[in-house]
Amino acid sequence: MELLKLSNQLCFPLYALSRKITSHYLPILEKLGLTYPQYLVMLVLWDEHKLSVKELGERLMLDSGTLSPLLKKLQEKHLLTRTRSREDERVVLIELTDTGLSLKNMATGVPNDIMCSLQISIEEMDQMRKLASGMLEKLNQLEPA
Amino acid sequence: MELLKLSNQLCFPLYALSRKITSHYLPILEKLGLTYPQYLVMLVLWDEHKLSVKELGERLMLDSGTLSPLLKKLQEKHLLTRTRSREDERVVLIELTDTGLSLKNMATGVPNDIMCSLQISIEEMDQMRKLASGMLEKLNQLEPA
DNA sequence: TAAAATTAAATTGTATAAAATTTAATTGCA
DNA sequence: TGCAATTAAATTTTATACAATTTAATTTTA
Repeated sequence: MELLKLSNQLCFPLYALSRKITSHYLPILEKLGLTYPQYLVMLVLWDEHKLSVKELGERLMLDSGTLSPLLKKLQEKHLLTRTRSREDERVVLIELTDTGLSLKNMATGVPNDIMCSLQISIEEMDQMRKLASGMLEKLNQLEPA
Repeated sequence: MELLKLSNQLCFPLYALSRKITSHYLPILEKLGLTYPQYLVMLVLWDEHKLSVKELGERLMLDSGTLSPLLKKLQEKHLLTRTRSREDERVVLIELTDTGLSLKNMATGVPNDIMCSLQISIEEMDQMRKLASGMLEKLNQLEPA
């Protein structure tokens, strides 16, 4: 097999698929006034309400170089607050505002909207999610932070 | 199931995995002086040698907004040339240089290096590639360019 | 055939990503 | 205790992505 061909790479379909799926989120998230990475941050906050930038970065596998400006934008939208921790002044705590919490109600339809937009079955989605999650977990164990 | 949880999203593991895999390419491609998207462009050119920006964009699912600056950089590295087509002056033809062609020899080890770096089996890779490729193809048919 | 519509690239503007550096705070330990 | 090492965020720099607009060339069509 010709290994140096785009069609034989694993990386490419994964990279293209990820971008493609993100593009399907765009019109759906527009109603919420969120970009896709901003939506991911809100998903974490709807689940946990309050955590540090570092913890948020661990959940999303993003560093402060990406998160800092992103969180600043969400703060400007009044969806979250950023406060220095009293116990450790190095830590910045991110906390959901009431506005941020109430946005969750508007977001309940997003997962279903995406499934429709992608025309994908629950089974297909689950298979892919398990495969991707498993591979991701393995790679994270390979080189612990 | 709580649908608005990061762990239950398909999108997130795919997005994180794609970034993770790209990060594994970084040290490997460094030897070639290429970034990951630049490597993808070279993969296409090693296979086809000469094609228009539009055709390249179709192969990689990237638009001119992304490709134009990227191709400029590869031209500066003397890996390819950019020429206006005689038949249609709107078209810019991208062609591999000798330097660009000879870089292929240095890249022969990349696929194997990646497999080692990812600690992934051929079977696992094939399963994932087929699943991702299939889903990607279906999504592309959904809304034809 | 001349204006309108379309097309291909490039450009502009906005938003990530992520490596590397910087700053400030905390911890470990000699 | 005091200083070196570490840690958490932010900042800086470089490189994508991609929507929207612009420019120039080609096609379509009234």
